[in-house]
Amino acid sequence: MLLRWYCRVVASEITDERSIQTRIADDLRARIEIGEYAAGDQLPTYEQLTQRYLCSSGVARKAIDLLRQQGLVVSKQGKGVFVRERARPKRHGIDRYARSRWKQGGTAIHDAEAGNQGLSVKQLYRELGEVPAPPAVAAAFGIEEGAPVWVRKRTTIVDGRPHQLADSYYPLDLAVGTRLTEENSGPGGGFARLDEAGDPLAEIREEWSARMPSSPESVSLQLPGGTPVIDLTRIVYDTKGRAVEVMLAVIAADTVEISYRFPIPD
Amino acid sequence: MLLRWYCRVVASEITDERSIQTRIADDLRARIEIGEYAAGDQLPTYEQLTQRYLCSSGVARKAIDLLRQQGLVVSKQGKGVFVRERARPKRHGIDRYARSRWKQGGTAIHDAEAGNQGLSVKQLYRELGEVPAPPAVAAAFGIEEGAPVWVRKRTTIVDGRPHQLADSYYPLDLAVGTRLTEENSGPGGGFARLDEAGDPLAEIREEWSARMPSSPESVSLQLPGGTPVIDLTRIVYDTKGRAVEVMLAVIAADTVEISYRFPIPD
DNA sequence: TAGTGGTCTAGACCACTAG
DNA sequence: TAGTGGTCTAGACCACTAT
Repeated sequence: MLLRWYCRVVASEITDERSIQTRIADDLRARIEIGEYAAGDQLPTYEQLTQRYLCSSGVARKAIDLLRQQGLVVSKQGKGVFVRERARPKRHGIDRYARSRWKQGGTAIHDAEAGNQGLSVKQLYRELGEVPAPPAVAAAFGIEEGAPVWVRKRTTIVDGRPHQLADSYYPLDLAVGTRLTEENSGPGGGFARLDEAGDPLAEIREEWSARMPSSPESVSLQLPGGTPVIDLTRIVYDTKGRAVEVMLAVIAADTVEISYRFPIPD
Repeated sequence: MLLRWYCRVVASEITDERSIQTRIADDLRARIEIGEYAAGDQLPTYEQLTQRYLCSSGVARKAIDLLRQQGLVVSKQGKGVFVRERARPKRHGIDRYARSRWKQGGTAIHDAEAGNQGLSVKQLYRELGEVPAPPAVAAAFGIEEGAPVWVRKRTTIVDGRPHQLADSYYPLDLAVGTRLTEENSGPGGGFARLDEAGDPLAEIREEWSARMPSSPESVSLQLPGGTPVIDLTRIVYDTKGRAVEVMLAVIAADTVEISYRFPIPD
């Protein structure tokens, strides 16, 4: 044992100074990248890794942990560790808000977007009712924090996997008495109802950032290890400049690709 | 020892079935969220954690690993584990492309944007020269893969921290003979040079997604554990619809917040 | 039943920080 | 020098999957 320890120290001084677990992870990553292990392939078992790299099982596990954090592999208990199949991301362009989509009725915008890409879409309601306004919502509506607003909290499931947790908030006067208070908001979805209930919709502002999920979010979105989430705040304004909807969404980052096109501003 | 094992099993059956490390991590996360540990505070040492939660040091480490993956804490060897100070994200709105910014000269757009927020900006060049076009670039320019293009690869450092790795590609005929081939591209930056060299710039398309960084990216961007990156592809078109710049950037996600505003399309 | 990954222990030793 | 986090070992036992 002492002998092996010396070997390792010498080797690490000659070759490089990173930890063993990091070097194993990097070696495996390189092999994945050159295609030695293709998407869906099983990686060597921990037993095999300890033999190949002359390390303890703890170190082999640490190495695989690193790859999992990088989103390269997924583990399946009792089966093995596998190179991750890339989920096919759904594109989200600004076209998704085209008036023609929801004016004609049919489906809600998100359904339409995913549906256009040949994917099945389902919405699960987590909450539908009157709640006190969270800070960001109160700020957008210009009301006091905690004042009552209407909320629709739902989980969108695309192709059998949770895709986003979306919470839409509405001013009470626009929501109450419309189908925004029902699970099925009717043809054209929420946008159509807002457009009917008040002034026509005019502008959208979106604000995005990315971060790692909290534990409950990991569970709700069934996120594979090493998958970030995207935080989206979307505010919809009508022609009078009034904010009529604030949506706070947490999106599984491995399921989206976002695109915008716009003229260069003056 | 056996006794403790039984205690634990019984307790876990009564209360919940998650692993000890997860429960420790969740408990600490809750304490951070209610402010028991504020940003910058030191968490209990591993020694203290093993005593408080009656677990081995390995489990305490696993718990902290989880918090690190969630981007909540950072470790400093020899000092302790600390609640992470949130880097103040720099806002990136579409105003950043406003013609008035680069037409007047002064600084390049990214400098201008960060500079407006009172931050110091530096650019380190990693490469500047003629290279074969990568696939995405060739596709945008409508040329063959591997055909020569001009590239400026640089690392932007904002407020002393690497913020993004940005690689801008230009068609040779627009770059050669202009200051795009120099490290200092002159007043107004790359956009101003493109505008002068060819037709006026007209439109921008951006496409982005979020993922975990690879090991080299972690190092280059000095990413704290649990920090995702944003992959951004930006293509600039001139009034004739020709793609005149393709930028491929990898951005540290904890340093940006991206915003868009646009009228609802028809 | 054998093989896999997941959790956990109880240590040893290293590298870094601070008084 | 004492205290901290980082790496690594050599196991034990659990939960799940296949045969």
